[in-house]
Amino acid sequence: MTRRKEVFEPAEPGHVRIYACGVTPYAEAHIGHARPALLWSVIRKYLQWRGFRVTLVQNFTDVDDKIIQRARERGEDPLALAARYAEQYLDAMRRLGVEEADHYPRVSQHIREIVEMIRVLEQKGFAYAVDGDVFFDVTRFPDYGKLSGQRLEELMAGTRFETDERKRNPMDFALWKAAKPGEPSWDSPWGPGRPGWHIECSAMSLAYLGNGFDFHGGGMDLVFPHHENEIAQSEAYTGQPPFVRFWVHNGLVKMGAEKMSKSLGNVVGIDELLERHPAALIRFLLLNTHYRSPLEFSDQALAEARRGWQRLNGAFVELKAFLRERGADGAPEAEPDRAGLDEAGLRFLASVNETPARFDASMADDFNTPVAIAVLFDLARETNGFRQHLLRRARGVQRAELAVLQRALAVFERLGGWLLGILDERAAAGAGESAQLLGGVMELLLEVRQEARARKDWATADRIRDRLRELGIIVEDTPTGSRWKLAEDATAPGAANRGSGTDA
RNA sequence: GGCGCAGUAGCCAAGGGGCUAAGGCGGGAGUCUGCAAAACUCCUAUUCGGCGGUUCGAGUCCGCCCUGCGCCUCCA
Repeated sequence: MTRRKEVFEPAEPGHVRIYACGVTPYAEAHIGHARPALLWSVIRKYLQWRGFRVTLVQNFTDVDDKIIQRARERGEDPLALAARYAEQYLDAMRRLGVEEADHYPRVSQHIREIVEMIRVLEQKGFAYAVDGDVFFDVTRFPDYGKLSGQRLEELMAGTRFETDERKRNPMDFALWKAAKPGEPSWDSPWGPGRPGWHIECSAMSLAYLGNGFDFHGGGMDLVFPHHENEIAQSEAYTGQPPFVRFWVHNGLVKMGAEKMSKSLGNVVGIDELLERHPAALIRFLLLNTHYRSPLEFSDQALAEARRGWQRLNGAFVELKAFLRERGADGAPEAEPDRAGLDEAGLRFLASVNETPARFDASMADDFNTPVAIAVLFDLARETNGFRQHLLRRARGVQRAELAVLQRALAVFERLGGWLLGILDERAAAGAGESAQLLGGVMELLLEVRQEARARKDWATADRIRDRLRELGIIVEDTPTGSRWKLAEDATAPGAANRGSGTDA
């Protein structure tokens, strides 16, 4: 509430309570929705990694003007339509690798709590009923405007739209709307009707998390009036501010210079994106910009992100393959034997060891995921360098050195894989029957090519590589054999597989 | 009109009073290699939209201005 960064300690020791504004499910989910969902799932994992218990609640506003309108256009039941799109959203999130929240409360399931809250607000004199509608009287709440930095007088003066003349003040907002014919409605002390826009988040967050919970999230576009109104009605209701300790507002995803939004019709669906790109890449793109900054989405941005991501993910995939080839891709040994390490090994060990602390420091500073990713880039560079060092050295790889590499792999898996979800070995491997078949065929082809190379039959070896390149498959030779991957422009899910090759 | 957010290298993007302004992409020069690619090494911002001010010291704080965006009506 200070509009600044502060040192965080949860209100309830060891337990962090979070409410993230979810979606109004009336159309296909787009990446603008993915950003906050991803952000909160990552924050939750980070806090869990730090040892906190986390309760994450994300609502579905399934009673709403747009849903009703859409349902009417299609001759469908509004709640059924909302339920369908909510499922679509959850499925898209799942495929993006976003873990489910602890609760997904829906407005339609919490009418009782909402009505009760409005009743108390009316009783306390913060709300008034007119012809079956109930409004919140903003003049009764002196702090109104504290979140968005606006003053009531200015808001009143700046009113440029027609207001309902039954309101006492232009800025008063609806808590309850009287039923209109054909709309879903519920009984209430003011007659049949449905909740206004802001009240559901107050009622449901208080029901699931209690007053004074730690974080409340949502897009920048919700600061005013949605969150401002939530504060007003919630603090008026409980009489014990603060309703929320920290507000976390994510920047919007833009298309070119404009906001991506359903009403502008310039959205990029998550489903559509996931058909063409690995989830890990999309996550990388989204997390490589700090959550508060706006993010311009475009094919060029995606292509550039892909180039960086491939080096990072490649370091991880290659490290894993390196260890697997030596039968050492299992759990790391307790402590690498320092006596078995040369200078480069000791330096690499030090880097590996300091990575978690550096990562932690980045995330602890306002969830700075771009800096956290930069820490992983550092580790990637050093891992590649150390592997190269080992291969160029005449001597074989020592046990202590494998132990350090194992430790590096564990760091990658924990922070880049589990926590951020931007590293994925399979991302790459492709999925499904055709990918498997392709893998088999490629193995055979690389075997034949390897035989040609052994004979120094460069013409044949190059022909195989060049023709595959034309087909969108890149072949790379390494000291330990050849590997292949799909080119960026290939349509199938990317691949990065190891061919058999001859092993060193 | 009011309020809010942002403007950092060719591009993306951290940093929010004081070590040489992170990291990525792109570019340049090397190393390795049958070649190619990948990877690695080095280089690529005396300067942070503009002008003033505060301070021993300012991308960083304050004021004004310019530009872009968001909100004030449904939006993550």
